[in-house]
Amino acid sequence: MADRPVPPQVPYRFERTHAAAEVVARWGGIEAGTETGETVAVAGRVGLSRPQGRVGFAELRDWTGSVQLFALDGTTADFAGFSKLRLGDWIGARGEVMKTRRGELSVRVSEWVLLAEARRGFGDKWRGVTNPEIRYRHREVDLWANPQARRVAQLRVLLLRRLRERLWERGFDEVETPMLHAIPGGALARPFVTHHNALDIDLYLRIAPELYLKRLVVGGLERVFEVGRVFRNEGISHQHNPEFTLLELYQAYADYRDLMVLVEELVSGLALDLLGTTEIVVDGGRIDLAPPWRRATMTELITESAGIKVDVHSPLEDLRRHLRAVGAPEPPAEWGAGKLLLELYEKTTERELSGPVFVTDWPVEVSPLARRHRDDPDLVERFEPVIAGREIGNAFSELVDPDEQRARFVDQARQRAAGDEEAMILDEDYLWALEQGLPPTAGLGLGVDRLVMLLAGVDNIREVIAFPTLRPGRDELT
RNA sequence: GCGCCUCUAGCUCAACGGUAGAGCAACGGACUCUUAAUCCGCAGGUUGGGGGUUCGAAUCCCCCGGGGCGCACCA
Repeated sequence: MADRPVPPQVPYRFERTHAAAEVVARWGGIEAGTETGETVAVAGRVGLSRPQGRVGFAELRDWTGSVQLFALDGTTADFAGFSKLRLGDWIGARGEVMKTRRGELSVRVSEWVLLAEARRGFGDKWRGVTNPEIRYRHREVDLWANPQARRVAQLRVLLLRRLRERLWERGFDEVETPMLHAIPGGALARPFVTHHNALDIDLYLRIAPELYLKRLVVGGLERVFEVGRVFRNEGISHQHNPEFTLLELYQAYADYRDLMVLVEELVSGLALDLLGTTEIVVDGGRIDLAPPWRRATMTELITESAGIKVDVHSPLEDLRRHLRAVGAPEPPAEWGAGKLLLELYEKTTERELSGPVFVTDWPVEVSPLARRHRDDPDLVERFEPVIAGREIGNAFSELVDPDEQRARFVDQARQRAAGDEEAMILDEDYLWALEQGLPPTAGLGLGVDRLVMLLAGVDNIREVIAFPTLRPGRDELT
């Protein structure tokens, strides 16, 4: 760290007239060695700087891109100071747009001002920062030093914007529901616990917004969605962060088939918005997201990928035998055909599915909020969209019958008593709401982080979350 | 949670039982169209922390901490 004096006066604002990308877009085509007579003011961080005696060059980088600054002793104010700018310093600069003899579009700086200094280094100017610990703990460094990190962040920003726009276009209203739940519900997961002092009660960070969103549908909001964080107290992996962003939406008068159409249009549309193509590359393989996606039942897919002919009506012992044959650990004795079938699917099939495919018709035992299948009472009308072996969401025709919902909750309570900590807890307020009448409704959850991962072509969820959950570090990295 | 790997200058990496180094950054200087500019000079470290083995430890062993990967759990 240098003993450079703190700038005596950093201005409170800077009047920027053009982003770097705007300068490039407007004047990028001019001839080498020409001047435009147009003055602009740009601002950003100094990238590579090449002071060279009585002339100097520096890359000015902002969120949109970069443009070269060209300084000359005699015409650039405080030329000596300009020559001493360091990698990462923020400056604002005013000058004429021109192109150097070598053909580099530049702003010939007449005046400039230091907006903030970078007292700390920003890593190797060529290789950036690759140490994952620094990249995740100090994302601000990563974002500046590594173009890939910037690209992913920009992709995520754009995805969230276009996602909302596409839902608004379809008549969905964005709403907000509580994050602090007295009863954690809407998903099978273990919650984080917290405490409210004034009420002196434990509260849970939500594991899903589902039950509240459906209560809004009961209240008459026919198409709602929420994009927000949910929290699940489970292990961390390259596919899992304890807090992650979920899109949930509910559409009255629709069933799960309608949502399949919605999902394939939404996801392929977002791919077009962000990438200009529906084709993505995952693990070196190409996957086309253009509709229509294949629809196949869970049992069909198990048979297809593992050669095992079973379904939810198969004898328990058959299902257990197949699980043993694929090397799965012995499941608990109380598991029914539904859980066993799902286990078999996850062990043998899910990972093999390149997709995109809608895996449909799930066992009722593992779907306590979904409506029974119109053709088979042991199944529900549910699907998960799978791309590259990864579930990116979950959707179903919603269970609307309060009596049956109560029975499902009671069944969950039984599983919970048997030791399943992820089983749901009976929620009287939710049942009360159902008794007011939930119209036929279809609901969807989409993992936003996983969607960003697919479209950005990264295989670690930490790459798409600006500040992923880490153990608190010691002070040596500060 | 369990297993394996990893931690050396601000960053990226060498040195793998025998005097801790390089490139970049930083700092001082030269240079009037550069593109990872070039050139000269200078400085930079309890080798993640602690303990042990050894004449001698960045290097071998043990404990602790951070991180990565795999498994398990889930979206």
